[in-house]
Amino acid sequence: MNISSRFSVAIHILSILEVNKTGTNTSDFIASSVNTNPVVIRRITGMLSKAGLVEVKPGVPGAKLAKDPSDITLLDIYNAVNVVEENGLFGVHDSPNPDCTVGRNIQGVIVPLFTSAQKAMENVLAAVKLQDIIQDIEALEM
Amino acid sequence: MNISSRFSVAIHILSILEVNKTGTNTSDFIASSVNTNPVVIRRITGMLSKAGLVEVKPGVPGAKLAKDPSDITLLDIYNAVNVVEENGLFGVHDSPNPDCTVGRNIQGVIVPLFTSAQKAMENVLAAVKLQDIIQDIEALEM
DNA sequence: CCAACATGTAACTACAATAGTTACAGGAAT
DNA sequence: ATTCCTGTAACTATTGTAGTTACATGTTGG
Repeated sequence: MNISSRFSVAIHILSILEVNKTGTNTSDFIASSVNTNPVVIRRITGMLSKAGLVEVKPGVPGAKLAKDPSDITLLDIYNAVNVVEENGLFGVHDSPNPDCTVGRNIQGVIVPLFTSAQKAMENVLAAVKLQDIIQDIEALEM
Repeated sequence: MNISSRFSVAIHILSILEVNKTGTNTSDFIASSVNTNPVVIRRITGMLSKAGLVEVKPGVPGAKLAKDPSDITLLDIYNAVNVVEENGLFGVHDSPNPDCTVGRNIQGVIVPLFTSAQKAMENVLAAVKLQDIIQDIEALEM
C-alpha cells in the first residue's frame, strides 16, 4: 500500500503554476511534464480548485495559483487531494469480540496511538511550504 | 487508502498472547477475539514468526511470544507485517518529463521530504512497546 | 456568430492490494 | 491411528488507483 501519487502529482502541478507563472499552463501542457493523461491533471486540478489553492475556469485555458506559494503548505495540498482520511491512515479491524479482555479494549488503546503517529507525519508536511519546494527546484537548476 | 488492518490485528494477536499467556492461544481462539477467519490469523502469525516475535510450531496448538513485551515495539510489529515499504509510504509518479525544469527536479526535492514525514510517523511507533499496550488494556479493565 | 480550443466529468478498463473463505497437506500427541 | 492444529495454495469479492475515450459546457478571437 501507499499514499496515492495524486499527492506528488498535485505538488508537481502547483510547482509548474509558480515556476511557469508567465505562461499558460493548460492540462495538456502540465500532463506532458508529469507524463500522464490530461484528464488526470484536470481531476486533480479540480480538487485543488475546490480547496481554494488554484483558480481555474471552464473554457479558459490554464490555471493559476490562488494563493502565494508561501501560504500553501504540503499539508494543505495533501488534504486537498483527499489521499488519507482524517485519523484514517491506519486501518483498524472492526467488531472485535467484547467478551474478551483484549477484544473489548484494543481499539480504545490503539486508535489514539495511531492518531498521534499520523499527526506526527502530517506535522512534517505542515512545516513545508510550496515556496520551499520551488526554491529547492530552482537551486537544483543552478 | 489506509495502512492494512494486518497491523492492528497483529497488535491484537500479540496482546492476547501476553494477556492470556497461561492459556493455549490457537488460531481459532484468537480469530474469535479478533472476529475474523482463523486463516487470517495464521497468515499474520506466520509473518510475526518470521520476524522473530512469536514462536509457533506446525502441529502444536497455540503460539507464544518469542520476546518480552517490553522488547517489542509497535515499529517491530509494523515492519513484521509488511504493511508499508521502506521509504514507500508516499507514492510518487514516475518518469516526469526531463525537458521541464519542474519535471527533472521534482522527485529529487519531494522524495527526501516524504522520507522524513514517514520517519516521523514511524518514530512514534518505535516509542511504544507492546508492554505499554498491555498495561493500557489492563488499566481499562480496572 | 461561430469555429477552435479548453475545462469538467461520466463511464469504462486494467491492475493491484486487501480480506475472507475453502480445501487440504503435514506435524504432534494422546 | 485418530484427532487436532498449523501452513499454505487457490479462489472470490471488494476497493482504490490510474489511464483512457467520449462528450457536454464554457470562452474567445477572427
